[in-house]
Amino acid sequence: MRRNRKIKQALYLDLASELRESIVSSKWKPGDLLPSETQLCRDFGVSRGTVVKALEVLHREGLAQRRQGVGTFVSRPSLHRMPGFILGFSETVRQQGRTPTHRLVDRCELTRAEALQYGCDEPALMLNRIRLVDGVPWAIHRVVIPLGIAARVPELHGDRSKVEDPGFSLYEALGDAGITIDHADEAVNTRLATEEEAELLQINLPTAVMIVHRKSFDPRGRLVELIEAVYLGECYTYETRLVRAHGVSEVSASKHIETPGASQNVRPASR
Amino acid sequence: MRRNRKIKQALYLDLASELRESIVSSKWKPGDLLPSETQLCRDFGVSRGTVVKALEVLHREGLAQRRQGVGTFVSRPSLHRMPGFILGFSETVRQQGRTPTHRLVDRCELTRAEALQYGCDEPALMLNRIRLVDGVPWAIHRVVIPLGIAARVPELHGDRSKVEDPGFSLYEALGDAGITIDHADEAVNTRLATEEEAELLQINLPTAVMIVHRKSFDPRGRLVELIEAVYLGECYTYETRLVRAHGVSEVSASKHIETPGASQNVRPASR
DNA sequence: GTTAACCAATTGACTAGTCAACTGGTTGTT
DNA sequence: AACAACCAGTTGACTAGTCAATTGGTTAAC
Repeated sequence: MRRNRKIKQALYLDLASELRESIVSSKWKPGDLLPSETQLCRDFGVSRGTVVKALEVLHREGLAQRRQGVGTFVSRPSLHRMPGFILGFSETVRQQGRTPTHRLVDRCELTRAEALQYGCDEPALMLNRIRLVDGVPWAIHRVVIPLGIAARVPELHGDRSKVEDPGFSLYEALGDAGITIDHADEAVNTRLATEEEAELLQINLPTAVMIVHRKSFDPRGRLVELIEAVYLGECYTYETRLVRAHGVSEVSASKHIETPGASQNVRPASR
Repeated sequence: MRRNRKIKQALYLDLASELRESIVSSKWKPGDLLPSETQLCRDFGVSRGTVVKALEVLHREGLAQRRQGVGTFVSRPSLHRMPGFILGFSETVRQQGRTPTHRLVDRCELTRAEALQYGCDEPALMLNRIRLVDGVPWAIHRVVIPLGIAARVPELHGDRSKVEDPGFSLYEALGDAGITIDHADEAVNTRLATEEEAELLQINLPTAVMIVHRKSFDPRGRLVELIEAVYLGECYTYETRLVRAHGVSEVSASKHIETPGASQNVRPASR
């Protein structure tokens, strides 16, 4: 198979990208049967194992359905298409063509004892920020980062600090420092906004807010960051896909941001 | 490898179960290094490909971390352990040692045009139910099932209908009829409860509720059910794990049910 | 017409190997 | 003491095959 990508990448990922391209460009439409595995082997000059790995990637992304004895189909699209990545606030907002900014409310260092309250067992850096979309307050973010991690990110430290810069993206800074996020646990909750939150978010009471707790880990399983986020409920939708495979559920998740006022909620559960 | 399970199952799933057992029973503790792949080949008498598939299952479940050049580690536990399945309300509640029941509010058939409003393009059966945990109202469920699917489930039909039975479980009935759920898309939202909902759930206003929309599909990609659920916000936590693997995010999701009144929410985002 | 038997095609599972990339430690040199 | 080279062990990727299970269609028998 021809390697037309600059960065060296696994063959099956190249193949998956190629097939994904054919699907999103509607060369193959929803419901269409893809070429059989052996056919793809011939077409791309790779072994069947590689083709299977590529098709499994597409299946996990929700783009393809596999049926033993029949073949692999292009899925019918649903709700939204998954981005397929763990994204931060900035990336999520930018992806929807809007401009993310933030306002630093507080920045301090926590002792080990203080950090423990938030579920981090090391001294840590804490940032409290208001997140804005196109200049309108959207969420309150409290992020706790172990000092061991924070020390590796120059943008977080001392005089070089860029956290005051409204365009600063934490995930970008982490990535630049070579810190990658392997997986994250999230818990979503809801309750009424407090008076303080209403003031920060410039909303009237009573309003429902969505609380998202996130713990992110690097490939070695070390805690990278810990987030408590308060979102304007009606403007925030949390989407996941649960895929049952071999008795194990797997998912892709994404977030969707709506314009305040234009949010269209479900009707009451009655007729 | 010895097949000690009654039901015939893939070898790598047997192996994964065996390894999982060793982890949850603390034979191998968090941070421990698992035997190498070649060692596992010898121990269980299978090829390396099979061992790798088993280890990948554990990795997707969040139980193991793999590091090239080093080995496979047991993950450190986080938040809650994932059940690893797509569960219905009844199963979720039972799993936490409580008793799920329900009260049928309404049952009707929708024409194709009516069903379209809910995102189903076939005539469908609609059930509106109040879901209770240990006799206390917990959620309002509206489920829309295409007639083509409903017709295959005797418990849903005519005189044999069991939906009035408080112990009825829809997912169980679907399973009995040979209808399996391959994947589901969920969207989570929040807003204030309406007066009607407050009455059904026996709560005071204002209260925040969590809205969950779910679309479930069978292995062929056909819509199996469509749910709009209204949960008592403070008593419901929605958990997911996002696992980044090969640039594709995968997740396990679970729900956690809390006792009303004893729910402990995050503190306001201020100091 | 209905049913049963059969067949070809496809995916699922598995084996047994090769080579590459990465890691952690050791050894030798400066 | 610091650094570079090397090495053994590990996971990641890939190949080329086998056999099993499932599906959809065809054919034959009744």
